[in-house]
Amino acid sequence: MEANGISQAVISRLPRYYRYLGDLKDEGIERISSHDLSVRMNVTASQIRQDFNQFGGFGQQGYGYNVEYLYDEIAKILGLNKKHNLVIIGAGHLGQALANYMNFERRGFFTKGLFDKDASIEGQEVRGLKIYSMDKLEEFIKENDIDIAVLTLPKQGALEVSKTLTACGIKAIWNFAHVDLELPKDVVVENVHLSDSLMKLSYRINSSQENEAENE
Amino acid sequence: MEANGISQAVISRLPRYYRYLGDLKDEGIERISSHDLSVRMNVTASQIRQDFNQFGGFGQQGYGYNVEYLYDEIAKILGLNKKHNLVIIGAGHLGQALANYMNFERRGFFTKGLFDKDASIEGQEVRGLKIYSMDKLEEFIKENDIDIAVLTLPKQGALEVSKTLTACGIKAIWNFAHVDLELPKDVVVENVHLSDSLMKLSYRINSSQENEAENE
DNA sequence: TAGATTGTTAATCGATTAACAATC
DNA sequence: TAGATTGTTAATCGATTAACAATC
Repeated sequence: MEANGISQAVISRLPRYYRYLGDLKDEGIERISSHDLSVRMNVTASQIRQDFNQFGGFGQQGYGYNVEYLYDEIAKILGLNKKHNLVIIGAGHLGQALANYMNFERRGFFTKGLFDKDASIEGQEVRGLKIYSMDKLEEFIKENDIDIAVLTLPKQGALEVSKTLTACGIKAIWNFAHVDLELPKDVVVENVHLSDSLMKLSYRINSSQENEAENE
Repeated sequence: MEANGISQAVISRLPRYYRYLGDLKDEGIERISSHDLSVRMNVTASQIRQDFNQFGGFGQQGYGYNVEYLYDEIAKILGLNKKHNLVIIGAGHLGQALANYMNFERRGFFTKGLFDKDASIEGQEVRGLKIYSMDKLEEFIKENDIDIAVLTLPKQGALEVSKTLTACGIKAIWNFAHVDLELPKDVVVENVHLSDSLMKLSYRINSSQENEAENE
């Protein structure tokens, strides 16, 4: 039952490793040592080896890591070898922007439909995807093997729809609404709080200016 | 010169505190103890007190914290009492979605213009904001007191434009491009890597399914 | 074999939690 | 004054870095 050992810190570094390995692959580089990778990525070689060893060790002494093999292994760890079907709930600008983002498909994430409570846009299409009214949501999820719901709608709507979603057994929510959802613990949630991110940027602008001032 | 003591962990919790304090204020609650807040936020009271004390302590023994005062203090720490002017570079769906997001204005972030290399959309408007061609960028930044550039364009474009940006002295970049920018250390960058976030979600779907399987 | 580099253990560092004296 | 709750120090826990034996 234990949330399988791997720490959050390691997991959040995985996509970045994956990106760098993809770049190496594109450059035609076959193998890389933890040291060389550490220089490129600006982290310690020790951390790289520790991280990979959480999953069993993908390297070979005296050789390093085979780029393509490691790339594929990380993909498997991240579950990118499986297909996921998504619905986007909230067909505003952000929802439509995500629907238009083709790159997700390359990684196995397929948007199947958009939903919005605004009846006037029902039936419109975004990149060939229909916008449905909210009352079709439950049926659609069941019939289209949806496993991820993307919430791009305001706070209040997000709270309401999250109940429907858990009721019809969705297992993952990608939450762009500016609110913490309360969900059964077998539902995984990943939050993207854009305004939090902007505030962090603001903090750092502020504090770096203070530092400059101090040094005058 | 030292990057002023406060740890990254504390800073990234600040926006969440700010949000909860805002909610408390809206509910008309005047004061709150670290314990009561810890229950609402699902963190330890100890952490709350430690965090606030990084900035000098805003509470009073036997009383707790005054909600409105604390709210305002956090706003100041985050630099939300200052105005920031932004440009959005890359007027695709995501750029337009951000331009349409009014909530940022409430916090003092004002989008002044969008830029795109696609000449055919030059002159179009998004919520009253003009789309300009890239060659107007430098001049625009200087004339409109821009301090934040938002990068919503592909990798390659982001790398190129980041050079122009540092050349004309921009101090902060909100980077949505899927690439690590190399910048002088006085330029602050906040990355929003949406596909990284989606991969983390995917990882957790994957690992929670494995856990279920183990328990059968 | 010698050199390179991993996997892994041990040491260090930092962040979180617990405890409690200070004080409103 | 007694009770509540902070600010802060000390203890614990976890994550990162260093070191090195194992091994390709």
